[in-house]
Amino acid sequence: MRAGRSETLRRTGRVRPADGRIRDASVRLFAQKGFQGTGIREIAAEAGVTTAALYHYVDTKEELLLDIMYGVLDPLAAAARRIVNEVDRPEARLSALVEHHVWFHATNQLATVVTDTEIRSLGSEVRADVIARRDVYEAIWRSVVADGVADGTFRVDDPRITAIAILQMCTGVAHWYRPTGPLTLTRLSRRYADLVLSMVRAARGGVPVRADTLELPSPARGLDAHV
Amino acid sequence: MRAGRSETLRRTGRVRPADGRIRDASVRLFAQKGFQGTGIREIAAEAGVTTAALYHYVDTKEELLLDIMYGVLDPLAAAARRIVNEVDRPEARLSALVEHHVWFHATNQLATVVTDTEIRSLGSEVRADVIARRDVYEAIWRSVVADGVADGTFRVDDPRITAIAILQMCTGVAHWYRPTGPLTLTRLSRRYADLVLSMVRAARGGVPVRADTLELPSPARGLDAHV
DNA sequence: GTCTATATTTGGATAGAC
DNA sequence: GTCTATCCAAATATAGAC
Repeated sequence: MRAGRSETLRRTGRVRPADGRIRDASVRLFAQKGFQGTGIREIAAEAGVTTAALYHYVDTKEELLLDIMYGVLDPLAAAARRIVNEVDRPEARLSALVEHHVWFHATNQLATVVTDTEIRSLGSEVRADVIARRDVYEAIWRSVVADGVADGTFRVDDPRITAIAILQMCTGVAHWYRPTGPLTLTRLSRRYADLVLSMVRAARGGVPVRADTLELPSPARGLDAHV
Repeated sequence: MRAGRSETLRRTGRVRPADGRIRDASVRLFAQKGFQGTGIREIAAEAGVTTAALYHYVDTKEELLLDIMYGVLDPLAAAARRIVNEVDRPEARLSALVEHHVWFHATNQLATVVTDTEIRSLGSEVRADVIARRDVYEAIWRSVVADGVADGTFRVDDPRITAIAILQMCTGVAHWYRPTGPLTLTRLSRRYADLVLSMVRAARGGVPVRADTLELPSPARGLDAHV
């Protein structure tokens, strides 16, 4: 349908490199129709090239999927490490993790949906690597929840299950969020942080901690747009 | 690999009807490899029949997927309606909805994972119908949350977003739960209900409501095994 | 870097015998 | 109800010219 090329022309006034167009087309189509449901011909057509030209930039279809997933998992893990380094208290760490995760999934919906749903389409070798990177990220969340329970800031029965539940709830934003809604992304992220602080029964000196009362560094809130 | 037939023999001592074997094979394979990633030949082989025999029972591959989804969405909606009819107060309704949803997703993991991830593989006509049935179910959750906010039992900023977040968190159980863990299903479901009651800040007379203090009819807890 | 043309395998689905 | 054999469209990927 050549939508890729004409869209590029409309936005930029000139044709962008085929490389980027192919990447954009693949993430759009994988998110919409699934990896296995998307043909290499569709990707080429959407990017405005032939299949032969596509294979000048890419070795296999799976490579496109893998690029998308690394482009999600690596920035997420980097941000989580940065947050743990820069923020001290468990409730502030958890809040910052949630706000960044939600913001990232709302601003990278296509790529995060693909990462969330297409792990089973990977070959077993690369799949193990992707799962390992995802586990690194989840382990940071688990430890933050566990730390909060250990020092009495959070009160939950099972930190491991709670961390998984929180993560799945926040990842879900990628599946339903539409930018046309009444809520700004900053407010949406804050709202999720508030839900999570309630869920873990976060409290200081017997009084519940709300997301709006926390002072977080702006980068920890995930609002630096270097993605 | 003929695992379907030999598995049947080992469990029952005789060969079950091909119809059921085909259904079981399809849900196993769709959950593991995705709908588009599963071939009609694989399903037939796993069920211990030829592709020609398979087409004696089924018209199209999509019909197999649709049967799986209806087998998930219709019982879920029926249970939700039953709960709303039999249970009065918002915190008890929400708790019962959560416990049933979690229990159902843990005891029907393959089918619920397929239902949760393969809607995009449906043709547009049937897809609209599946989405409509899912929306019916979600609307019940939304109204229960909204009722609790309206009568002051729950305190959340945005009932609609909160209901979506809760549902996605509970649906996630199908993706990680393994029956070998230390937790019984009853306790797991109760734990999720507790997380949810915390999340909506459920309280009666100023004191937080916990899942263990609620008296729910056993069917509302979702422990009647007619699935 | 991009094209036309095609090799090769696999996909869903069917015909017709038993 | 189940089989063998097969049709035909679509899949990924490549060859070789420009």
